[in-house]
Amino acid sequence: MKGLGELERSIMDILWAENAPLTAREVGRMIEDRDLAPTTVMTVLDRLSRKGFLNRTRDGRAWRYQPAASRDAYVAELMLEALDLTGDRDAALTRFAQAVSGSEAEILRKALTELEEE
Amino acid sequence: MKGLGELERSIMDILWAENAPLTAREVGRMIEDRDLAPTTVMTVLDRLSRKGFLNRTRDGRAWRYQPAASRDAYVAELMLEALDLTGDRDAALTRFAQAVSGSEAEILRKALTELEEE
DNA sequence: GGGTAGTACTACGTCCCGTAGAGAGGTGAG
DNA sequence: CTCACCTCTCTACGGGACGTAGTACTACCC
Repeated sequence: MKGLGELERSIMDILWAENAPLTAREVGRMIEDRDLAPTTVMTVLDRLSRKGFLNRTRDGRAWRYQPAASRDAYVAELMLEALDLTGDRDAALTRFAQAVSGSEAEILRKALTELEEE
Repeated sequence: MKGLGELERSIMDILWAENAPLTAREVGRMIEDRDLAPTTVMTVLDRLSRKGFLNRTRDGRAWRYQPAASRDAYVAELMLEALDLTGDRDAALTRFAQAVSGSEAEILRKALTELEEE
């Protein structure tokens, strides 16, 4: 998987937050702060779908874009990818476990426990 | 933290594997497969230390480089960084817990348990 | 004192990404 | 019908990171 640039991530954030597939125009309207040309938004949406982050379907002349995977799945995959960089996965995992804050350790513990019960 | 390129990572791998600080020449000798010019290795080592991944100390005219942090710490930090990308850390953590394979889930569980006991 | 090793500085090509214009083709208003 | 407009696709440019390396200078060994 390739990483995302800053604008790409902003746009993914919008689409992740929305439940319905959006057109380029709709996305553009939601990034007013950056005052981007419409084609800029279109280009980025196109690149994102080319990279597999978005799926798109026709709606008249326009495309509607929606995330191919949930944000959580994306983040989890990034984490697994980071984990793959190490030779010693166990050590890295241990380290990671120590690094997460208390409440998050609790979340992890719970998720792992549920996992065990299945 | 910035990511590492491929050559940069190869070189970090060498230095992480070694316990002693190495000179550019020594590092270069350990990447024979790529047949790099000595200056290439030096440039990359220089960039890595500039980025904070390596510390260097003088040894005669030469520099000796060694990692500023362990590989595990680096990987753990990458994982935490990925985690920061989400709005919903709990969901992402849960997802992550589900994604790690069984034996690794075991490692995580153990690390978390030890954490709890302290 | 000349070869060797090591350094610092500079450079070039490539790829990714932010950004956007040009041109093509449909569409609705008058 | 015609024109303004929307949306698409294609092309492009500038900056930054990275792989790669040359050059020029200095210091040491024999």
